[in-house]
Amino acid sequence: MAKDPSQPRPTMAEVARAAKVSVMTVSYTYAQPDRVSERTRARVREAAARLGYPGPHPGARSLRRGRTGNLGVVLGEHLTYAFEDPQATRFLAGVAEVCASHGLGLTIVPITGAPSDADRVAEAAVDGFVVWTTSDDDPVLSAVAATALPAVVHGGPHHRKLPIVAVDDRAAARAVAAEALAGARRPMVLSFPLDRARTTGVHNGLDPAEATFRVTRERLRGARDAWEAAGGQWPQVRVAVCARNSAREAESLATAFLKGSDAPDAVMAMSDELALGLMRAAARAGLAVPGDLVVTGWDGTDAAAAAGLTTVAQDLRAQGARCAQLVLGEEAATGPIEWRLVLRDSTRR
Amino acid sequence: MAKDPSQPRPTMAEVARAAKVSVMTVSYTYAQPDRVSERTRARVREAAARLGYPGPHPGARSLRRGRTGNLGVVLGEHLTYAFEDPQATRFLAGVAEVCASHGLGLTIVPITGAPSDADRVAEAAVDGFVVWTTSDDDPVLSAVAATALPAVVHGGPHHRKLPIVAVDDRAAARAVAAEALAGARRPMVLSFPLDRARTTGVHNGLDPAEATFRVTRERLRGARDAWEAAGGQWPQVRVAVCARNSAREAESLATAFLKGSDAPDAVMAMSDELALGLMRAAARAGLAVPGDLVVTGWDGTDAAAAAGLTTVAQDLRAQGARCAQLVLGEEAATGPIEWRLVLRDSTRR
DNA sequence: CACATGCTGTGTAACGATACACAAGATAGG
DNA sequence: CCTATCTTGTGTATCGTTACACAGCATGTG
Repeated sequence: MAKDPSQPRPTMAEVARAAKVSVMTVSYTYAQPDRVSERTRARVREAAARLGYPGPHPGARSLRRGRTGNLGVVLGEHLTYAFEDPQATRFLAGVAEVCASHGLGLTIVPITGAPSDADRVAEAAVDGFVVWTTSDDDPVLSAVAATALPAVVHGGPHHRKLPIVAVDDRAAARAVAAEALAGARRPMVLSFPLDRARTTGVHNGLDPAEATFRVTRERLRGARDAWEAAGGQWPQVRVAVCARNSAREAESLATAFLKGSDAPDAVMAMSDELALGLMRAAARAGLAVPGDLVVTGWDGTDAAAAAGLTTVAQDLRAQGARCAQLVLGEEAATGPIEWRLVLRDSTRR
Repeated sequence: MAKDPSQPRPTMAEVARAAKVSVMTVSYTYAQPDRVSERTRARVREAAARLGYPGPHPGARSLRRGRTGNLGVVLGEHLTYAFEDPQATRFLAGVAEVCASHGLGLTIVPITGAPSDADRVAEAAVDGFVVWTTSDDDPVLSAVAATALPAVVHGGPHHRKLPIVAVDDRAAARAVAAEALAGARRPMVLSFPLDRARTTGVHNGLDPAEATFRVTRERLRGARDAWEAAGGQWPQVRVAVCARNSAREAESLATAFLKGSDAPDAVMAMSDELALGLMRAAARAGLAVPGDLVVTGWDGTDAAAAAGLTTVAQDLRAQGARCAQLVLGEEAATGPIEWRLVLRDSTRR
């Protein structure tokens, strides 16, 4: 931290001396103002202001009280990627809302993908954790469990000791894939990454079980369900994998696979973000939607609505709020997480 | 926080007893593993695992060491609004990146707009603050200053004791307004809120000094500079104020002011977000850009590029990183913050 | 062989606050 | 007027860790 030219931080004892009261009186002045007479309170406040006392030391307080007033959020492997994912951001807004209404700070644990991440989790000064979607093999999960603090996982993976908040991705994927791929000749899924390696590429007949991100896996399974239910063979469906949930990246990947004779004529994308990137590439290639190319998204963002994109609407913000409430031990809305198929002009029906 | 059925958290002393070593040895095992022989280290680790010891108590550690390992971020008045602002998010990504690379947690202080916000700042267990743009009269600023921790303000306002990181908004606004409003007959500025009241509305000849958000104020001044330099009178320029930086809100406001005979024929928007909302409304109203309506944005987002929007490009992410580095006392890149006018098809030249 | 040096392990004294129990004076009720 | 109760202020012990100083032993050096 920056150089500290300022004199050392005053302590409660010094304020007490200056105000000619006991330390406890100062403590009460901050923690339970009603416990102190108005006159004394004013004297203490004045002394504190005079000395530049910034209030009780948070570390000392948390040591003594046994709680920190912070909720921890663990965001996948690399902190920064998560901030660039609009879905993660919406989710965070929900978590933040609950935190704010409880006066809790929201601490984002600095995950980098290095082995030291487990230490970072252990060192986090928080009273509980919300874990944003990560892969089955991510070691931070057990680090979270090891703290024995209350914690909730969003999206996945399942963990023996931790409750999970997630939509039925497989069922939703089944529904939207039925719209997206119906009657397609060259069907494709535009997918989230399969695992923490986040390799970009196009696969034929990819076994969903290869994906260690639960969300990716379940959506692939749902797509397979729908395709096979329509009489197709899974290996006919190509799976284009984006390393991140970013329109820009989808656009550049799509620009490549839209060229050539085997360009898809129907794509189920795992997010609106990816779908919109694809649509930009399609527009540039002179392809009409849904004429030449049927597209579906996922999430139900404003941008999807503006683009007339058929999508699976879900409320990530509400899900974030729900996770936070669960961690706080509140009675959150119960029941499964809602989703809804929204039909628009990017599909034929 | 949730009920805590688990047995109380073990302490270092208990681990020490179980491993038959002194407490200090346990402490060193966590804080300076090299200080301990490999054999002893293994014994301690084993004992800790057996007892379910999650590592040193963060509160105690921070009390003793005098630092918390967390960087605080104060995000305007209401935590949630800030998370919904894409600019704020980009900025946060930059802060987060620096935090992650230093192994620091990023704590978002729960601001709600209530008077208790000052307490929240004082109670935050952090080693320094980054303050995201707020209004001149926001009391959290003095709360931040009162902690005497290192702190940096982004965007504004200026504060006697705190360094500020901001672009020369006035100069940039001058440049982009010259493009946007050149030759306009019914010029308009689509503006950020003026103050924390965040009132939506359309004004004629608004005095820039009325805005208590520095960014808003300076950009209005720049627009006035440009308009007057072109021989115009400031009161001729209407100022449409959005309560938030949201495309959706801009769209609904624009839908209203684009009707009628006094609809603007040139608009300088204070963000790409607002500009894109306006363009959606314009498209729906059957107006051609730039034929019927010249539009400029601000920020240089991907979406602006995709939409062919003339804009002031700036790197908010880099600015976030810079703020964090300054708080950490690092030698950050010096010099003024860069911005660049990017001309595209939404303007005539 | 005497002595300097490095490696490991150990006690003790804080770090700054709050829970708790208690005391003195004020107020109220019968 | 005396006891019951409320209000307000006060010590003391303790939360769990780490800085510091020191001790014992092994190794290296002249």
